[in-house]
Amino acid sequence: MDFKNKLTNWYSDNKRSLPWRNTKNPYYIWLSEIILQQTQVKQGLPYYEDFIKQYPTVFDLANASEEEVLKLWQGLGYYSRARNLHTTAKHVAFELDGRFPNNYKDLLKLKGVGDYTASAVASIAFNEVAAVVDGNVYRVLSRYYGIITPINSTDGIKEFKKLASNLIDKEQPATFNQAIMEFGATQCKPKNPNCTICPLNESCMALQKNMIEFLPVKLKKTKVKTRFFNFLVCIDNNKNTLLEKRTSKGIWQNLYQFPLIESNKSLSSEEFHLLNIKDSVLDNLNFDYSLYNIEDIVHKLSHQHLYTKFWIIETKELPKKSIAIKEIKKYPVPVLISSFIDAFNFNDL
DNA sequence: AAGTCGGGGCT
DNA sequence: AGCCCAGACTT
Repeated sequence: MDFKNKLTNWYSDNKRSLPWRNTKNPYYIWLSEIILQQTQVKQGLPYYEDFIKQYPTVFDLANASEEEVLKLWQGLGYYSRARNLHTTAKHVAFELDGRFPNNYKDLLKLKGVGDYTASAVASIAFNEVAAVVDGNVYRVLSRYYGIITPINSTDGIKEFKKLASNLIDKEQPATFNQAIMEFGATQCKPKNPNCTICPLNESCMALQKNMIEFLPVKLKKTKVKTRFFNFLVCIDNNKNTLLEKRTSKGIWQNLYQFPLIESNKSLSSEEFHLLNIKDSVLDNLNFDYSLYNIEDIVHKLSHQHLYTKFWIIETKELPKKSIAIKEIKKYPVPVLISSFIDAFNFNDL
């Protein structure tokens, strides 16, 4: 039996039962694929359930506000996915009368849809022969064929796409694509795969050469930038606080946060006192302040480490633009802010 | 071709 | 604490 048949047989015996596998509706397939970009099933599944419940059709998603979509996406990360999801929903609903593009080439034109997602939707929803190459496929193919070309190099991207395109089952592309990804996710795992029970272990090049732990090959690591954040958690006598929207490019675009002052080092209370926050943030109001966390809270993104202090600013009455503290959970915020809100007991004030 | 964009999990 | 995982887009 060849690679293709062993793989699809393994899949029919071992596939997980997942909600997006019970449908051919391109809206659901597309939604699941956007959620699962850079995200494992375990983390994405509850978000998928929330989204289809809240937005059963592409029209429901299109008619939502971006803020509502971001709120539902909160905690999943890579928030440009949510913004692009909303943009594409509006495009499909209002420009294409709710009908998704039904082929790889046209799917690729949608915002937030790259080579992987276009192939996934084209094959799974429309049975087009379009090979998917996600992180799982890179791992399976590099190990099975002993390919040492770095998977994130220009050559590697082309080489693996070509190989997957040659291997794909022309009769059942949807099943083949899902089979090879599922195989990578649960059998040919990144760490300590159980090769003794693998249906491909007799012909796996990496296993024969003891190379499993060294494949796939990936180039370089990004250098991590350190930043120092000071959030101003303002509280007045009417239980109001201040939130600001992050409108500029960069992390967390269009999410909300407490007013932020970035510094070039971790500030002491004395250094914080010298900041001119009275004029810049507080409309010239008098205030008392205290530091919530003595040790910096370190929030790690893939390419930035955020050393964070939350300063509690108490004042008599905040400016008009303030919001009621009890409304705070309606706003989409980064996990760093959400965790603080959960840990900080506003009721004690 | 290199850099940006989150968050979770494992050790 | 450090390391790994996983696509699309911008520069």
